[in-house]
Amino acid sequence: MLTPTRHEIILEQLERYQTVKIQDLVNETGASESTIRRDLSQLENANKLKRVHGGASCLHQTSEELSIREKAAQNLNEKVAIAKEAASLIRDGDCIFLDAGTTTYQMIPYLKGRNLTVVTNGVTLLEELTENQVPTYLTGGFVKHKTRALIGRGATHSLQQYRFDKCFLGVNGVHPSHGYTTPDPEEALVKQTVLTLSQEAFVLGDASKLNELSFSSIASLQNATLITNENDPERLSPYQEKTNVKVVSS
Amino acid sequence: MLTPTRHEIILEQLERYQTVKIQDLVNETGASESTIRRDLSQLENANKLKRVHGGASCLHQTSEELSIREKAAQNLNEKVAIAKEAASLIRDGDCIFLDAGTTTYQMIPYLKGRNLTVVTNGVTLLEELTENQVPTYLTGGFVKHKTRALIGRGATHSLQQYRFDKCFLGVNGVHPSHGYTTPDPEEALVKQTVLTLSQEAFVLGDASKLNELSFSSIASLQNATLITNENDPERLSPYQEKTNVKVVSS
DNA sequence: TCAAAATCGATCAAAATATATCAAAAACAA
DNA sequence: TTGTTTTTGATATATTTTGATCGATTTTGA
Repeated sequence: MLTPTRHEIILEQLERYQTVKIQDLVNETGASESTIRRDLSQLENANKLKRVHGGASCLHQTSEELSIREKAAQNLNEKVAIAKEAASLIRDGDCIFLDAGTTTYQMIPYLKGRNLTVVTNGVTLLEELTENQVPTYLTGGFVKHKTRALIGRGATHSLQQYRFDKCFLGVNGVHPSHGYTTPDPEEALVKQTVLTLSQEAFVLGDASKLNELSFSSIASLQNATLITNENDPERLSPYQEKTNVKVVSS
Repeated sequence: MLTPTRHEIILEQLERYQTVKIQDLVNETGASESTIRRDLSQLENANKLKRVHGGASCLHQTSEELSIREKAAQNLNEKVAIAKEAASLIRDGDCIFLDAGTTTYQMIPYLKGRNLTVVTNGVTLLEELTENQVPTYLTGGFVKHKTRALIGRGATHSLQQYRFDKCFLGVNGVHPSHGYTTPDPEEALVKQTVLTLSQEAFVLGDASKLNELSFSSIASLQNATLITNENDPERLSPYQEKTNVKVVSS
């Protein structure tokens, strides 16, 4: 049996059972213990698994929540400043859409006690929203495991019931010629749908997102007002030429 | 059994019952008492649990979560027994609806690693479902503050996209002549909608729900199979006359 | 309160597993 | 083919994990 085949088997077993014993792999592959050990060492170096006494276990799985928290902590000050500005744009009685994401999440404290209705596709936003007693509707859809965002046909179908005064979207990339982009095509589709349903649209993109490009296109720049903390005039001007830009200081 | 597997089991049990006894873990894992003690020490150092005399208890419990968990702890053994029976009825490849509720919540551990698709209107079920890697769709709708259930037009509208092999519903009252009832008319409407979309329907109702009556009518008895832990023949017979009843021992 | 029962922590030897090394086997190139 | 390199399996020597034991401590129930 070839080495890549063995590696494939090991990773398959891991995928399936989370952990795998060396003895089981010996039986499964017919290779010797030494060989399996070498395989496991290699795969560990390649960061594909973690060796444990007696076998190996897969890397992620647990502490999924943590990674979301970690992500939320990146550029936190910038995100809060942008979120605060975004929240200040909301008028009494507005019905708004809040995108799943860490920047939009930071808007929630500023929504407390205000007269508005929120629709979101972000399950992670929900707890915070209900704690702040904001009347909330959730879109339906498939639960994306990594981000707990609701996507797919169910999400776009649910959205058709609503119309929004304003929507607030997070993105991964903002680019002068390629516009707003995000890695997941399904998420991009949801954002596109929201754009068509909103009177006004705002994209929340901190400076680290500017001039970045991601796989799936959402819309061109002029389809939304950009809220950012970038304040270098040179880096800003390509955007200001094509769309409304609100700059916050952080 | 590998160390990570044992740790996983310990944390699962904790998640489920809030506390766990060393003896139970010895039986569950087949490892010795010493080993379990060492595991608990390690997990305590990793800040994943708190050791107590005779076992361990879980740490985190946000205020909101607490009240939900308290409710979930009521009649826990009965609920687990009913949930286990309910889960055993699911066939490979089934697409099922899981109602929001504490009894249906207990079904989730039994769904792990199985080939099925779940649709639910219970936001509280979501975390557990994704942790158990069950592909999950959420209905849309208004988020009911107290229970985090999705209700209203958004929920019923979302549901129309789906068809279910089986649905598993929780109720507040089961009554020989008034059938299944629940306090919230909006929730009742969701349950009714689900019933019309399911090939087979099951209601999970522990003995405390029998002969109880609540404000909103969902359906008459014969519209669903009742799964209960009531085993007094006299109390059971009115139900057995009118519908299928599965009795579990708890 | 006290004594019995249960549980705990520390220790130790046995079992299982890990690492390093080396020669045989296989794959490869000329 | 022959010589070289890579992979493999075996072996010997560490290391880690494990389960049992025992005295100490805590809980339980009268």
